[in-house]
Parts: sequence; structure tokens; C-alpha cells
Amino acid sequence: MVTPTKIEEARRAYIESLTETMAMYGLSPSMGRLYGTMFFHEDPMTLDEMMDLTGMSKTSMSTGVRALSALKLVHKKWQKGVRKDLYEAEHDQVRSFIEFFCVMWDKEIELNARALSRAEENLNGLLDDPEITPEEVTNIEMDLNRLAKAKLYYTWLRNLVKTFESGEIFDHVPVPEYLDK
Amino acid sequence: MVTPTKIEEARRAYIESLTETMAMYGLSPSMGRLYGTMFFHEDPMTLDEMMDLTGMSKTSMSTGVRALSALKLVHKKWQKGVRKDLYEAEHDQVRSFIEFFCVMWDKEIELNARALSRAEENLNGLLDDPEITPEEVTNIEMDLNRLAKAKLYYTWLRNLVKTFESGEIFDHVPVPEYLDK
DNA sequence: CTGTATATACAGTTTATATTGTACGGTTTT
DNA sequence: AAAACCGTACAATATAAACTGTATATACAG
Repeated sequence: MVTPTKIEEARRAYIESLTETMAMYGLSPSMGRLYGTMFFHEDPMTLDEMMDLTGMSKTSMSTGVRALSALKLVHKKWQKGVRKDLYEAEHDQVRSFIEFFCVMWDKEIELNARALSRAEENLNGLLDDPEITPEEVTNIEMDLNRLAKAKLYYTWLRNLVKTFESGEIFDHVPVPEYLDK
Repeated sequence: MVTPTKIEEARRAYIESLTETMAMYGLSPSMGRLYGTMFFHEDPMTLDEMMDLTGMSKTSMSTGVRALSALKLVHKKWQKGVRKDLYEAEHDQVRSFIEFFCVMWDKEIELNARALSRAEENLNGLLDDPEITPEEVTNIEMDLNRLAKAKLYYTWLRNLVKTFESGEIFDHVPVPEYLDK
């Protein structure tokens, strides 16, 4: 007879690989294992089930599942008559991908575009100083030049995010059809 | 008179922001500071200059600059008569972006597509077992189904990488023009 | 070929992150 | 209203990563 552990072993190996990938993107091992576990789980899961299946603490499940929710990799799901919170993995992985990277890229833009503006302001302010030396002017202008180029990058990235979020990207890189057998 | 430190202070603030962004993508603080420093430095730099400007150890500079090179965020540059290795930041940030993410995505595909194939093989092997129970068959088929869907995602991602690497992406998300003043 | 300078390997130390166990606050059931 | 249960905050521990200093290998100039 086929032991259940053989099926589980096949899952485990793939989950391990998923975990490694997610670690690449800065997610913790526990989040990776948790997501992988949920990926294979048909029904929405409770924190306790997660605890059992992953063998990790409930606290980890709580924080992990919340973090995964924030990234839209899993979703809360309500079920009438069930008190416990239920979560399931987002099944559309392309969607997860887009969600994940757009959030990151947005953060990058938000963070750096602001810092860039401040730096520009400061440098422009220095140019007004009457006692500035010619050498300093050169340096400041070089910096401003670099920042101006960087701004173009952020503009491009903003447009890229739009292209992904609007789904326009699929006009150029279509999602292959799923053919149920 | 404008002190040099005021210019440096403007730089430092922006570098800090860059560092934070890069941390988001899994790069260490030292790599972030180093890249940021090189971003503002006109000429190619030696390890010693990096050490001076960042205030960090030479070992950090050596490993950091090599890691940044692997990601194509900086480039080695030869200069006749100079024995020391010289490095400069890649000025085209859009190119850096594409290079960086395509490397990551390639790694993800390579790692997971392989693990997926192995999992499929294993599960299909289990189906051949004559003593398998109907319930197990259901479970295995559910798993195979999920994996089949995941494969579509990897196919899509492969195509996305191609679209970026070939430059085709710029037909749909063009890089804004730089207008020198 | 020798001396000198350069970059990296390695081990140790420091610092940060991930994970767990316990305790608490809020809700539902009896 | 009391009891039971659920999810999360918080502090403590375990684990891992970053960073440095010293030692070694490599490459170049004379």
C-alpha cells in the first residue's frame, strides 16, 4: 500500500523549494513553509491546522499568515458557523507575483522619490549661497544631474507598475491557458 | 562658505534611502551604502577609496563590490597604469533594474521548475502502485493539478523575462528621454 | 627573480532577525 | 455571568547574517 508519507514527501520537497525561492525575496523560512503548506491544502485552514501541519508555533502561524495576507499571497475566508479565522493560499500565482512586486516597487518609488526631492531641494539651496566656490558648484551640478537621471528611472518604474496593475502587461505577455483534462 | 559636508549631507540622506530600498530586495546595508557611494562618485573607484568614503572595512568593500558586480549593479573598469581594480556604478538604472530582477526570476524558475518536475514524477509513480487507495488517488490528482497550474505560471514568468531581456518591454513601457540642460 | 602591493579567504565577533512560550484582551457559548 | 476559546503582544531564546581583522595567495614592477 502507498503510505501517506510518500505523498507528503513529494509535497515536502516542493515546499522546500518554494521556501528557498521566497527566502530570495526576503521572506522568512517559516513564511515559506507556511505558504507552501497552504498551497497544497484544498480547504481554507485555521491557525491550529497550520500549527499541526507545519509543526511550528501558533505565534509563528499568526504573524506569518498576517504577513502573507499583507502581501496578498493568502486570503482570509469566512465560513458560516466557524469561529476560527480561515485562510487559503491565493491560487492565481501570476496575480500573486504581480501583487508582490508592485507593492515592492511602489514602496521603492515612494521612499526614494521623496528622498530624491529633498536632496534636490537641499542642493539647489546650496547653489544660492553667495560664498560658494566654483568647485562646489561643479560638484553640486554633477549630483543634480545624477538625480535628474534617477528621476527618469522612477518615472519609468511608475509606468511599469501601472502596466502590471492594469493588466495591460497580459496583452504583451499572455498567461497560458489551463487545459483541464 | 558652503562646507563640503553640506553637499555630503545631501548625498548621505539619499544614499540612506537607496540602502533601505536595496535592503528590501535582500541586499545587505554595506552593499547599499557602497552602491550609493559609487552612484555619486564620478570616476571609477578603488577599494581603498571605497573604504575611505564609506568608513567600512576593506573586506566588506571587496565582497560587496564583487556581489554588486555579479548583479551587474557595478562594473569593473580597467585603466592603463593603474594596478588597483577600479569599479564604477552602472549609470543606467533601468538596465540595472532589469538585470537584477531577471537574474532573480531566472533563479526562481530554475530552482522551482526542477523541483516541480521531480514532484510530478514522484506523484505519477505513486499512481502506478496497485495497492493505492481511491482516497490517495484523489489526493495525488489534486496535487498534480496544482502543480500543472504552477507550471503555467513558470511559463509565463519565462516569457516575462524574455520580454525584459530582449528590450521588447520598452515598446510598451518606454524609458523617458533625458533632456540635458 | 625578488620585493612590494593588492585582493580574497577565513575565523571570530558583533549585530540583527526569526522563532517560541507565556500571558493577556476580546468574543462567543453555555 | 462564568467559562472556554481564539488570536495577538511581548519578552526571552535560538539562530543566522553582517562585518571586521588578520593571514594568505596572487599579480605586478623593478
